[in-house]
Amino acid sequence: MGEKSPPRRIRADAERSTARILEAAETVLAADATASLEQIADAAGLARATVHRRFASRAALLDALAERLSQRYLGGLAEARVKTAPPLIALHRVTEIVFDLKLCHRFAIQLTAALTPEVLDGLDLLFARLRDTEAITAVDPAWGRKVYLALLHEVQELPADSPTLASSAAADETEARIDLLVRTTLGALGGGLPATALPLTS
Amino acid sequence: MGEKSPPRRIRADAERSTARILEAAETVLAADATASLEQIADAAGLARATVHRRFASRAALLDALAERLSQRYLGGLAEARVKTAPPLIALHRVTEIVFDLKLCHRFAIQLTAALTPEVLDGLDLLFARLRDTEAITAVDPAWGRKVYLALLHEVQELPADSPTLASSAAADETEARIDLLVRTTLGALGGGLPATALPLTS
DNA sequence: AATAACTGCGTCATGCTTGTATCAGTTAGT
DNA sequence: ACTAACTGATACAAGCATGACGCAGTTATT
Repeated sequence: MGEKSPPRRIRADAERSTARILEAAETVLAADATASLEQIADAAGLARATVHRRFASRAALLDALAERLSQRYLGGLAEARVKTAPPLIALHRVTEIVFDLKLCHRFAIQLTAALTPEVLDGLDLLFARLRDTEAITAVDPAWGRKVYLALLHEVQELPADSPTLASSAAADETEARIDLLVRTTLGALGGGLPATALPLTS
Repeated sequence: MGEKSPPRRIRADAERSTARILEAAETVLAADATASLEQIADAAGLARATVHRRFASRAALLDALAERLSQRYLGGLAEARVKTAPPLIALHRVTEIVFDLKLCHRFAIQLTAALTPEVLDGLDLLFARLRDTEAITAVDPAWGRKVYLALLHEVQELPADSPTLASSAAADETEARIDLLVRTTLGALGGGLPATALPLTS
Protein backbone atom coordinates (compact mmCIF):
# COMPACT_ATOMS: atom_id res chain seq x y z
CA MET A 1 0.00 0.00 0.00
CA GLY A 2 2.35 2.70 -1.18
CA GLU A 3 0.83 5.74 -2.77
CA LYS A 4 0.36 4.70 -6.36
CA SER A 5 -2.99 3.01 -5.94
CA PRO A 6 -4.36 5.56 -8.39
CA PRO A 7 -1.85 5.64 -11.27
CA ARG A 8 -2.02 9.38 -11.20
CA ARG A 9 0.75 11.09 -13.04
CA ILE A 10 1.16 14.64 -11.83
CA ARG A 11 1.70 16.62 -14.97
CA ALA A 12 4.38 19.28 -15.13
CA ASP A 13 2.15 22.20 -15.93
CA ALA A 14 -0.06 21.34 -12.99
CA GLU A 15 2.81 21.96 -10.67
CA ARG A 16 3.48 25.20 -12.42
CA SER A 17 -0.10 26.21 -11.70
CA THR A 18 0.38 25.33 -8.07
CA ALA A 19 3.45 27.51 -7.95
CA ARG A 20 1.71 30.42 -9.62
CA ILE A 21 -1.16 30.18 -7.20
CA LEU A 22 1.14 30.25 -4.21
CA GLU A 23 3.04 33.15 -5.65
CA ALA A 24 -0.13 35.11 -6.29
CA ALA A 25 -1.54 34.20 -2.90
CA GLU A 26 1.55 35.54 -1.18
CA THR A 27 1.24 38.84 -2.97
CA VAL A 28 -2.50 39.28 -2.69
CA LEU A 29 -2.80 38.13 0.90
CA ALA A 30 0.01 40.43 1.93
CA ALA A 31 -2.13 43.36 0.87
CA ASP A 32 -5.38 41.95 2.25
CA ALA A 33 -5.45 38.90 4.43
CA THR A 34 -9.15 38.40 3.76
CA ALA A 35 -8.88 38.39 -0.02
CA SER A 36 -11.14 35.89 -1.75
CA LEU A 37 -9.90 32.89 -3.68
CA GLU A 38 -11.19 34.53 -6.82
CA GLN A 39 -8.91 37.51 -6.29
CA ILE A 40 -6.00 35.15 -5.86
CA ALA A 41 -6.98 33.18 -8.95
CA ASP A 42 -7.21 36.36 -10.97
CA ALA A 43 -3.80 37.49 -9.82
CA ALA A 44 -2.45 34.10 -10.84
CA GLY A 45 -4.11 34.31 -14.23
CA LEU A 46 -6.13 31.18 -13.55
CA ALA A 47 -9.73 30.23 -13.00
CA ARG A 48 -11.06 29.91 -9.50
CA ALA A 49 -11.92 26.29 -10.19
CA THR A 50 -8.27 25.55 -10.76
CA VAL A 51 -7.39 26.84 -7.35
CA HIS A 52 -9.92 24.45 -5.87
CA ARG A 53 -8.44 21.61 -7.88
CA ARG A 54 -4.91 22.24 -6.60
CA PHE A 55 -5.95 22.96 -3.05
CA ALA A 56 -8.80 21.12 -1.39
CA SER A 57 -9.80 24.14 0.67
CA ARG A 58 -8.77 27.65 1.58
CA ALA A 59 -7.20 26.30 4.73
CA ALA A 60 -5.14 23.87 2.70
CA LEU A 61 -3.81 26.70 0.60
CA LEU A 62 -2.88 28.73 3.65
CA ASP A 63 -1.12 25.72 5.09
CA ALA A 64 0.88 25.26 1.92
CA LEU A 65 1.77 28.94 1.94
CA ALA A 66 2.96 28.75 5.52
CA GLU A 67 4.99 25.68 4.73
CA ARG A 68 6.58 27.41 1.77
CA LEU A 69 7.55 30.49 3.76
CA SER A 70 8.82 28.36 6.58
CA GLN A 71 11.11 26.52 4.20
CA ARG A 72 12.48 29.75 2.86
CA TYR A 73 13.20 30.99 6.33
CA LEU A 74 14.98 27.79 7.24
CA GLY A 75 16.99 27.95 4.05
CA GLY A 76 17.99 31.50 4.82
CA LEU A 77 19.06 30.63 8.33
CA ALA A 78 21.14 27.74 7.08
CA GLU A 79 22.69 29.81 4.34
CA ALA A 80 23.66 32.47 6.85
CA ARG A 81 25.49 29.87 8.92
CA VAL A 82 23.66 31.03 12.01
CA LYS A 83 25.02 28.15 14.02
CA THR A 84 28.70 28.64 13.31
CA ALA A 85 29.55 32.04 11.89
CA PRO A 86 30.44 34.93 14.21
CA PRO A 87 27.04 36.09 15.41
CA LEU A 88 27.38 39.67 14.25
CA ILE A 89 28.23 38.50 10.77
CA ALA A 90 25.40 36.01 10.88
CA LEU A 91 22.92 38.70 11.92
CA HIS A 92 23.94 40.87 9.03
CA ARG A 93 23.75 37.94 6.67
CA VAL A 94 20.29 36.70 7.65
CA THR A 95 19.00 40.20 7.29
CA GLU A 96 20.51 40.44 3.84
CA ILE A 97 18.99 37.14 2.81
CA VAL A 98 15.58 37.93 4.19
CA PHE A 99 15.51 41.18 2.23
CA ASP A 100 16.72 39.45 -0.90
CA LEU A 101 14.08 36.77 -0.75
CA LYS A 102 11.57 39.54 -0.73
CA LEU A 103 10.04 37.92 2.27
CA CYS A 104 7.95 40.98 2.31
CA HIS A 105 4.85 39.05 3.18
CA ARG A 106 4.48 41.98 5.50
CA PHE A 107 2.97 40.01 8.31
CA ALA A 108 -0.27 41.45 7.07
CA ILE A 109 -1.13 37.85 6.77
CA GLN A 110 -1.48 36.15 10.05
CA LEU A 111 1.08 33.92 8.47
CA THR A 112 2.77 33.93 11.77
CA ALA A 113 2.21 30.29 11.02
CA ALA A 114 5.29 30.49 8.86
CA LEU A 115 7.31 31.08 11.98
CA THR A 116 7.47 27.44 12.88
CA PRO A 117 9.22 26.32 16.05
CA GLU A 118 12.26 25.43 13.96
CA VAL A 119 12.52 28.92 12.56
CA LEU A 120 12.01 30.44 15.98
CA ASP A 121 14.69 28.22 17.42
CA GLY A 122 17.07 29.25 14.68
CA LEU A 123 16.60 32.90 15.48
CA ASP A 124 16.79 32.29 19.19
CA LEU A 125 20.09 30.55 18.73
CA LEU A 126 21.38 33.60 16.90
CA PHE A 127 20.42 35.95 19.70
CA ALA A 128 21.75 33.60 22.34
CA ARG A 129 25.10 33.65 20.58
CA LEU A 130 24.95 37.42 20.30
CA ARG A 131 24.44 37.58 24.02
CA ASP A 132 27.26 35.13 24.73
CA THR A 133 29.70 37.20 22.74
CA GLU A 134 28.46 40.25 24.58
CA ALA A 135 27.32 41.96 21.42
CA ILE A 136 24.06 42.57 23.25
CA THR A 137 23.10 42.60 26.90
CA ALA A 138 19.53 41.33 26.60
CA VAL A 139 19.50 37.91 28.20
CA ASP A 140 16.35 36.40 26.76
CA PRO A 141 16.82 35.22 23.15
CA ALA A 142 13.07 35.21 22.59
CA TRP A 143 12.91 38.89 23.37
CA GLY A 144 15.71 39.60 20.94
CA ARG A 145 13.90 37.66 18.28
CA LYS A 146 10.66 39.53 18.79
CA VAL A 147 12.34 42.90 18.67
CA TYR A 148 14.22 41.91 15.55
CA LEU A 149 11.10 40.77 13.72
CA ALA A 150 9.13 43.82 14.72
CA LEU A 151 11.85 46.15 13.54
CA LEU A 152 12.28 44.11 10.38
CA HIS A 153 8.69 44.85 9.56
CA GLU A 154 9.14 48.56 10.10
CA VAL A 155 12.31 48.75 8.06
CA GLN A 156 10.65 46.92 5.20
CA GLU A 157 7.79 49.38 5.13
CA LEU A 158 10.06 52.39 5.29
CA PRO A 159 9.63 54.44 2.09
CA ALA A 160 12.68 54.53 -0.16
CA ASP A 161 13.11 58.26 0.28
CA SER A 162 13.10 58.24 4.05
CA PRO A 163 15.78 60.46 5.59
CA THR A 164 16.50 57.64 7.99
CA LEU A 165 17.73 55.55 5.07
CA ALA A 166 19.50 58.41 3.37
CA SER A 167 21.61 59.15 6.42
CA SER A 168 23.32 55.82 6.10
CA ALA A 169 26.78 55.58 4.65
CA ALA A 170 25.76 52.58 2.56
CA ALA A 171 25.75 52.85 -1.20
CA ASP A 172 22.90 50.52 -2.03
CA GLU A 173 19.43 51.32 -0.72
CA THR A 174 18.94 47.75 0.38
CA GLU A 175 22.29 47.89 2.11
CA ALA A 176 21.09 50.97 3.95
CA ARG A 177 18.05 49.09 5.16
CA ILE A 178 20.15 46.19 6.35
CA ASP A 179 22.48 48.51 8.21
CA LEU A 180 19.59 50.33 9.80
CA LEU A 181 17.93 47.14 10.97
CA VAL A 182 21.11 45.66 12.38
CA ARG A 183 22.14 48.79 14.20
CA THR A 184 18.68 49.50 15.51
CA THR A 185 18.28 45.95 16.74
CA LEU A 186 21.64 45.92 18.50
CA GLY A 187 20.91 49.27 20.09
CA ALA A 188 17.48 48.12 21.23
CA LEU A 189 18.99 45.07 22.89
CA GLY A 190 21.66 47.04 24.67
CA GLY A 191 24.46 46.42 22.25
CA GLY A 192 27.85 48.02 22.55
CA LEU A 193 27.04 49.84 19.35
CA PRO A 194 29.71 48.90 16.85
CA ALA A 195 28.14 51.86 15.03
CA THR A 196 29.55 52.30 11.55
CA ALA A 197 32.42 50.05 12.40
CA LEU A 198 30.80 46.93 11.01
CA PRO A 199 33.58 45.11 9.21
CA LEU A 200 31.52 43.27 6.68
CA THR A 201 29.24 44.07 3.77
CA SER A 202 29.93 40.77 2.07
CA MET B 1 -32.29 74.64 10.56
CA GLY B 2 -30.30 73.40 13.56
CA GLU B 3 -30.55 69.75 14.41
CA LYS B 4 -33.77 69.46 16.34
CA SER B 5 -36.08 69.08 13.37
CA PRO B 6 -37.00 65.68 14.76
CA PRO B 7 -37.68 66.26 18.48
CA ARG B 8 -35.65 63.18 19.21
CA ARG B 9 -34.62 62.86 22.81
CA ILE B 10 -31.63 60.60 23.12
CA ARG B 11 -32.36 58.50 26.12
CA ALA B 12 -29.67 57.81 28.69
CA ASP B 13 -29.71 54.04 28.42
CA ALA B 14 -29.30 54.26 24.70
CA GLU B 15 -25.99 55.95 25.16
CA ARG B 16 -25.02 53.30 27.63
CA SER B 17 -25.73 50.71 24.97
CA THR B 18 -23.55 52.60 22.53
CA ALA B 19 -20.75 52.61 25.05
CA ARG B 20 -21.11 48.91 25.76
CA ILE B 21 -21.02 48.13 22.09
CA LEU B 22 -17.86 50.14 21.54
CA GLU B 23 -16.26 48.52 24.53
CA ALA B 24 -17.12 45.04 23.32
CA ALA B 25 -16.09 45.85 19.79
CA GLU B 26 -12.69 46.95 20.96
CA THR B 27 -12.15 43.72 22.81
CA VAL B 28 -13.54 41.36 20.22
CA LEU B 29 -11.96 43.03 17.23
CA ALA B 30 -8.61 43.04 18.95
CA ALA B 31 -8.71 39.26 18.93
CA ASP B 32 -10.16 38.94 15.45
CA ALA B 33 -10.48 41.88 13.15
CA THR B 34 -13.02 40.04 10.99
CA ALA B 35 -15.39 39.20 13.82
CA SER B 36 -19.06 39.47 12.92
CA LEU B 37 -21.42 42.03 14.37
CA GLU B 38 -23.22 39.21 16.11
CA GLN B 39 -20.08 38.26 18.00
CA ILE B 40 -19.71 41.85 19.08
CA ALA B 41 -23.34 42.06 20.11
CA ASP B 42 -23.02 38.89 22.15
CA ALA B 43 -19.94 40.20 23.91
CA ALA B 44 -21.86 43.36 24.71
CA GLY B 45 -24.80 41.39 26.02
CA LEU B 46 -27.10 42.93 23.45
CA ALA B 47 -29.04 41.82 20.41
CA ARG B 48 -27.55 42.28 16.99
CA ALA B 49 -30.49 44.45 16.04
CA THR B 50 -29.49 46.93 18.70
CA VAL B 51 -26.04 47.26 17.20
CA HIS B 52 -27.63 48.14 13.90
CA ARG B 53 -29.85 50.69 15.58
CA ARG B 54 -26.93 52.49 17.22
CA PHE B 55 -24.67 52.24 14.19
CA ALA B 56 -25.99 52.51 10.67
CA SER B 57 -23.40 50.12 9.29
CA ARG B 58 -20.32 48.17 10.18
CA ALA B 59 -18.21 50.91 8.71
CA ALA B 60 -19.93 53.46 10.92
CA LEU B 61 -19.08 51.42 13.98
CA LEU B 62 -15.45 51.11 12.95
CA ASP B 63 -15.31 54.84 12.40
CA ALA B 64 -16.73 55.51 15.84
CA LEU B 65 -14.21 53.11 17.32
CA ALA B 66 -11.33 54.82 15.58
CA GLU B 67 -12.59 58.19 16.75
CA ARG B 68 -12.81 56.93 20.30
CA LEU B 69 -9.29 55.56 20.32
CA SER B 70 -7.97 58.66 18.69
CA GLN B 71 -9.48 60.79 21.42
CA ARG B 72 -7.90 58.64 24.08
CA TYR B 73 -4.54 58.96 22.47
CA LEU B 74 -4.83 62.70 22.22
CA GLY B 75 -5.92 62.88 25.82
CA GLY B 76 -2.91 60.83 26.85
CA LEU B 77 -0.52 62.99 24.91
CA ALA B 78 -1.95 66.10 26.46
CA GLU B 79 -1.88 64.66 29.93
CA ALA B 80 1.75 63.76 29.49
CA ARG B 81 2.59 67.34 28.62
CA VAL B 82 4.41 66.16 25.54
CA LYS B 83 4.82 69.71 24.31
CA THR B 84 6.40 71.20 27.39
CA ALA B 85 7.78 68.63 29.82
CA PRO B 86 11.37 67.42 29.53
CA PRO B 87 11.18 64.90 26.71
CA LEU B 88 12.56 61.96 28.66
CA ILE B 89 9.98 62.50 31.34
CA ALA B 90 7.28 62.91 28.74
CA LEU B 91 8.27 59.67 27.04
CA HIS B 92 8.04 57.80 30.28
CA ARG B 93 4.72 59.41 31.06
CA VAL B 94 3.00 58.72 27.75
CA THR B 95 4.09 55.13 28.02
CA GLU B 96 2.64 54.92 31.49
CA ILE B 97 -0.63 56.42 30.35
CA VAL B 98 -0.94 54.23 27.32
CA PHE B 99 -0.47 51.14 29.44
CA ASP B 100 -2.94 52.40 32.00
CA LEU B 101 -5.63 53.08 29.45
CA LYS B 102 -5.28 49.50 28.44
CA LEU B 103 -4.91 50.69 24.90
CA CYS B 104 -4.22 47.11 24.20
CA HIS B 105 -6.23 47.14 21.03
CA ARG B 106 -3.22 45.22 19.90
CA PHE B 107 -3.13 46.66 16.44
CA ALA B 108 -4.74 43.41 15.43
CA ILE B 109 -7.41 45.69 14.18
CA GLN B 110 -6.38 47.68 11.22
CA LEU B 111 -7.42 50.44 13.51
CA THR B 112 -4.35 52.21 12.38
CA ALA B 113 -7.16 54.59 11.60
CA ALA B 114 -7.00 55.58 15.25
CA LEU B 115 -3.58 57.01 14.59
CA THR B 116 -4.91 60.22 13.16
CA PRO B 117 -2.56 62.87 11.84
CA GLU B 118 -2.98 64.75 15.10
CA VAL B 119 -1.85 61.76 17.15
CA LEU B 120 1.06 61.15 14.80
CA ASP B 121 2.10 64.76 15.05
CA GLY B 122 1.99 64.59 18.80
CA LEU B 123 4.33 61.62 18.84
CA ASP B 124 6.58 63.14 16.22
CA LEU B 125 6.92 66.23 18.34
CA LEU B 126 8.01 64.09 21.24
CA PHE B 127 10.73 62.40 19.22
CA ALA B 128 11.84 65.66 17.69
CA ARG B 129 12.33 67.04 21.17
CA LEU B 130 14.18 63.92 22.24
CA ARG B 131 16.50 64.47 19.32
CA ASP B 132 17.00 68.12 20.12
CA THR B 133 18.00 67.36 23.67
CA GLU B 134 20.33 64.71 22.31
CA ALA B 135 18.60 61.93 24.17
CA ILE B 136 18.57 60.08 20.87
CA THR B 137 20.56 60.44 17.69
CA ALA B 138 17.92 59.40 15.18
CA VAL B 139 17.07 62.47 13.18
CA ASP B 140 13.71 61.56 11.69
CA PRO B 141 10.88 61.84 14.24
CA ALA B 142 8.65 59.61 12.10
CA TRP B 143 11.16 56.81 12.38
CA GLY B 144 11.29 57.19 16.12
CA ARG B 145 7.54 57.06 16.27
CA LYS B 146 7.34 53.89 14.22
CA VAL B 147 9.97 52.13 16.29
CA TYR B 148 8.23 53.18 19.47
CA LEU B 149 4.85 51.89 18.35
CA ALA B 150 6.27 48.61 17.10
CA LEU B 151 8.11 48.00 20.35
CA LEU B 152 5.05 49.06 22.32
CA HIS B 153 3.15 46.27 20.67
CA GLU B 154 5.81 43.71 21.53
CA VAL B 155 6.10 44.83 25.14
CA GLN B 156 2.34 44.62 25.55
CA GLU B 157 2.27 41.07 24.30
CA LEU B 158 5.15 39.98 26.46
CA PRO B 159 3.95 37.33 28.93
CA ALA B 160 3.99 38.38 32.57
CA ASP B 161 6.58 35.79 33.50
CA SER B 162 9.10 36.74 30.85
CA PRO B 163 12.68 36.87 32.12
CA THR B 164 13.05 40.11 30.23
CA LEU B 165 10.54 41.71 32.57
CA ALA B 166 11.87 40.01 35.67
CA SER B 167 15.37 41.38 35.13
CA SER B 168 14.11 44.88 35.67
CA ALA B 169 14.69 46.65 38.95
CA ALA B 170 11.12 47.92 38.95
CA ALA B 171 8.73 46.78 41.64
CA ASP B 172 5.50 46.80 39.73
CA GLU B 173 5.13 44.56 36.69
CA THR B 174 3.63 47.40 34.69
CA GLU B 175 6.50 49.58 35.75
CA ALA B 176 8.88 46.95 34.46
CA ARG B 177 7.16 47.03 31.07
CA ILE B 178 7.36 50.80 30.93
CA ASP B 179 11.04 50.72 31.79
CA LEU B 180 11.70 48.08 29.20
CA LEU B 181 9.90 49.96 26.48
CA VAL B 182 11.57 53.27 27.24
CA ARG B 183 15.03 51.81 27.46
CA THR B 184 14.62 49.65 24.39
CA THR B 185 13.29 52.55 22.37
CA LEU B 186 16.07 54.89 23.41
CA GLY B 187 18.65 52.24 22.64
CA ALA B 188 17.12 51.52 19.26
CA LEU B 189 17.26 55.19 18.34
CA GLY B 190 20.84 55.58 19.39
CA GLY B 191 20.25 57.00 22.79
CA GLY B 192 23.01 57.71 25.25
CA LEU B 193 21.47 55.05 27.44
CA PRO B 194 20.58 56.69 30.74
CA ALA B 195 20.25 53.04 31.73
CA THR B 196 18.83 52.64 35.21
CA ALA B 197 19.52 56.25 35.96
CA LEU B 198 16.05 57.42 35.06
CA PRO B 199 15.17 59.98 37.71
CA LEU B 200 11.47 59.59 37.65
CA THR B 201 8.86 56.94 38.38
CA SER B 202 6.30 59.55 39.34
C1' DA C 1 -0.98 9.25 -32.33
C1' DA C 2 -3.27 7.82 -28.28
C1' DT C 3 -4.19 8.50 -23.57
C1' DA C 4 -4.72 10.72 -19.49
C1' DA C 5 -4.23 14.93 -17.18
C1' DC C 6 -5.22 19.68 -16.91
C1' DT C 7 -7.87 23.98 -17.70
C1' DG C 8 -11.67 27.34 -18.44
C1' DC C 9 -16.40 28.16 -18.03
C1' DG C 10 -20.73 27.85 -16.35
C1' DT C 11 -23.92 26.01 -12.88
C1' DC C 12 -25.58 24.90 -8.52
C1' DA C 13 -25.96 24.36 -3.48
C1' DT C 14 -24.73 26.11 1.01
C1' DG C 15 -23.65 28.93 4.77
C1' DC C 16 -22.44 33.27 6.78
C1' DT C 17 -22.80 38.30 7.24
C1' DT C 18 -25.00 42.49 6.54
C1' DG C 19 -28.91 45.35 6.57
C1' DT C 20 -34.04 46.26 6.95
C1' DA C 21 -38.40 45.76 8.94
C1' DT C 22 -42.04 44.61 12.21
C1' DC C 23 -44.06 43.90 16.75
C1' DA C 24 -44.75 43.25 21.49
C1' DG C 25 -42.86 44.38 25.85
C1' DT C 26 -39.91 47.33 28.87
C1' DT C 27 -37.92 51.52 30.53
C1' DA C 28 -36.63 56.41 30.93
C1' DG C 29 -38.16 61.24 31.35
C1' DT C 30 -41.56 64.84 32.24
C1' DA D 1 -49.18 58.34 34.66
C1' DC D 2 -48.41 59.27 30.08
C1' DT D 3 -45.59 59.36 26.16
C1' DA D 4 -41.77 58.46 23.47
C1' DA D 5 -37.71 55.95 23.24
C1' DC D 6 -35.42 51.72 23.64
C1' DT D 7 -34.88 46.65 23.40
C1' DG D 8 -35.28 41.58 22.14
C1' DA D 9 -36.99 38.43 19.09
C1' DT D 10 -37.92 37.08 14.64
C1' DA D 11 -38.28 37.08 9.85
C1' DC D 12 -36.66 38.36 5.39
C1' DA D 13 -33.79 39.79 1.43
C1' DA D 14 -29.73 40.59 -0.59
C1' DG D 15 -24.68 39.68 -1.41
C1' DC D 16 -20.59 37.12 -1.23
C1' DA D 17 -17.22 33.30 -0.48
C1' DT D 18 -16.71 28.51 -0.48
C1' DG D 19 -16.90 24.20 -2.50
C1' DA D 20 -18.56 20.53 -5.75
C1' DC D 21 -19.86 19.07 -10.67
C1' DG D 22 -19.82 18.34 -15.41
C1' DC D 23 -18.34 19.26 -19.99
C1' DA D 24 -15.79 20.67 -23.88
C1' DG D 25 -11.36 21.91 -25.38
C1' DT D 26 -6.23 21.96 -24.75
C1' DT D 27 -1.81 20.20 -23.51
C1' DA D 28 1.74 17.15 -21.73
C1' DT D 29 3.61 12.53 -21.77
C1' DT D 30 4.53 7.94 -23.66
